[in-house]
Amino acid sequence: MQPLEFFKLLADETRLHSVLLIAQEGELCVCELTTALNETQPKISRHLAMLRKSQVLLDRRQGQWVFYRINPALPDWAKQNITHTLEQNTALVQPLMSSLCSMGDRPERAAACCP
Amino acid sequence: MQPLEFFKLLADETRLHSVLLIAQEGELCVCELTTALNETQPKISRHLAMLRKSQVLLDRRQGQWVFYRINPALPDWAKQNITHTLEQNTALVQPLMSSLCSMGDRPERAAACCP
DNA sequence: ATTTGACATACGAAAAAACATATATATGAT
DNA sequence: ATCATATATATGTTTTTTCGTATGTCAAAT
Repeated sequence: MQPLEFFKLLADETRLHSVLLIAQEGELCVCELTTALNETQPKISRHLAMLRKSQVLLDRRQGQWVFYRINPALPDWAKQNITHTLEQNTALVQPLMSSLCSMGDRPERAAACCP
Repeated sequence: MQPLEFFKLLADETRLHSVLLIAQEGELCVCELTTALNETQPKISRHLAMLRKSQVLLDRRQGQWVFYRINPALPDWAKQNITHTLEQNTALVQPLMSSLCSMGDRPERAAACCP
């Protein structure tokens, strides 16, 4: 992973927020991201495909859902970029996650974030 | 400084290499960057202007030269991102700096990098 | 087998970013 | 004052990226 490629991937609001949300939650499926970011499904899918093809994210199919997670094999500097940005910008991702909690029909694991 | 704005600024080869070179050298003037990156002066100037307007870089005029440095007031996560990316990608910036050493007419301080 | 819901991809249009070139400013030297 | 050098900006064009919409695929349920 080249730094330029990595920064280009994070230089889009949808991709940046997806990566930060996934880094915070560990794993999220497409419909959760679609709801949290309030975007259309094809738009989310298209951006996730870019992150998957460049190996920033890994995907895992579980039944009808596809869950995305940060690729643990990313170089340290890349993981540190994500971690530091997330830790010091929690105000950015928290309001996005909260919208997930008003989701009606959703994968069961999403319920964990809604106390 | 918003994370999205920061990553957009680093998502261009000229700006990324400029920032990494400046982070490594402490301070560089426009003509040094022009030589190191082998690009036209207006192109370098235009990208430095973006980094200056967004407060990623500070500039200092000394005679006919303008020196750019990383803004020490950047948020920690931004400075850490630059530092970690630089430290773990030295192979990326070293060949760029070496080209500076074959520069004929240049500010005296640039000589320091040419043993 | 058909339907339904979740997700992926394809394609042309629209928006954004980067570029080359010309020109302007500012400093120092003659 | 003129000239040379370093740097900045402006403008029109080209390239890159993003987008909306339509369509395709896959898994589970009926």
